[in-house]
Amino acid sequence: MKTLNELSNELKKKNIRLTHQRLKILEYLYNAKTHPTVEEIYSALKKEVPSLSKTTIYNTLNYLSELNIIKSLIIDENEARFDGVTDNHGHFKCSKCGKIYDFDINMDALAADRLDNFEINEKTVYFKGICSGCLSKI
Amino acid sequence: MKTLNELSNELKKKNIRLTHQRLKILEYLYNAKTHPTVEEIYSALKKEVPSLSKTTIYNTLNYLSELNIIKSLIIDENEARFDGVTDNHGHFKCSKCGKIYDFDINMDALAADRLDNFEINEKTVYFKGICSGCLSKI
DNA sequence: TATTATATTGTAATCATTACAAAGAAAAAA
DNA sequence: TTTTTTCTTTGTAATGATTACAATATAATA
Repeated sequence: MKTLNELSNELKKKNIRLTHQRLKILEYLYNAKTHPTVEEIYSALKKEVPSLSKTTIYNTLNYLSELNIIKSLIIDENEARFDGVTDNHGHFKCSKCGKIYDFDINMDALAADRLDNFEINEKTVYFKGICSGCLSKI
Repeated sequence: MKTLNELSNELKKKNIRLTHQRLKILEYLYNAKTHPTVEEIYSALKKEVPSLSKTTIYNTLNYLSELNIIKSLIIDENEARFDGVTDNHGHFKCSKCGKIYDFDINMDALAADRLDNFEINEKTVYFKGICSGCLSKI
């Protein structure tokens, strides 16, 4: 759980303009562990920040994503998802309940001969299947 | 290079109705190694099959994808890409030239403790960076 | 506080994808 | 082969996520 104060300091350090919207969006992203979509963030914050516009959410997420403060995921078509954790880790999406789980993985061990002389800047790993929760309900 | 004849037999074996469009789309997908988008397939085949509609391409690709005859990729936002090779392999996308390279990778070695008791049906690995061709041009 | 630079907002535009219904083609039956 | 049935193709319109843009509002700075 990060407080608004901690988030403020983080942004200040990086010379990112502090706005109410940015802090709220970041707060939500860090504390929700759901890898939310823009839609989810919008619905969740509308009550607290009634003026909030989706464009702002897109702007903010894209901006922070470029600065590597958050990470955008592409797990399924149609919807971008966002993650407050930028360390490399894998994602698992349950096809039944739709939930996304994080898991640790050693990306350095992922190497490919054919990519010698390539500059690799980003490694992504995701799995799909059925989570233990859904399996136990069958 | 697969011929139309070979493709016909493949579809017949699986009881998939043979149509001119399906064969042409599959032929293109198998022989182009570019992981094309729907747009690319459409532009490439329009001359040969003037009646071809994008809806047909979507229908065909989604259908064959469900049957595991081809594979759909999500490497970047916005556009679905398709791959005639369904064996597990990784994809590398060059941020400079946009080209997508295949590479072999041992997916079985990818395991995560936290996913014990999960049923994993699909593993995806993709990298981003700059390919050797683009690097040598700098 | 006044000024300047940047962010937010709402609306309209864009672009990939899907829904749908009519027309056409392939497979099966006669 | 011809007829019938079933499935596919097509074009158009609808959908839904995302972006462009210009006016307004807010944060940082002097």
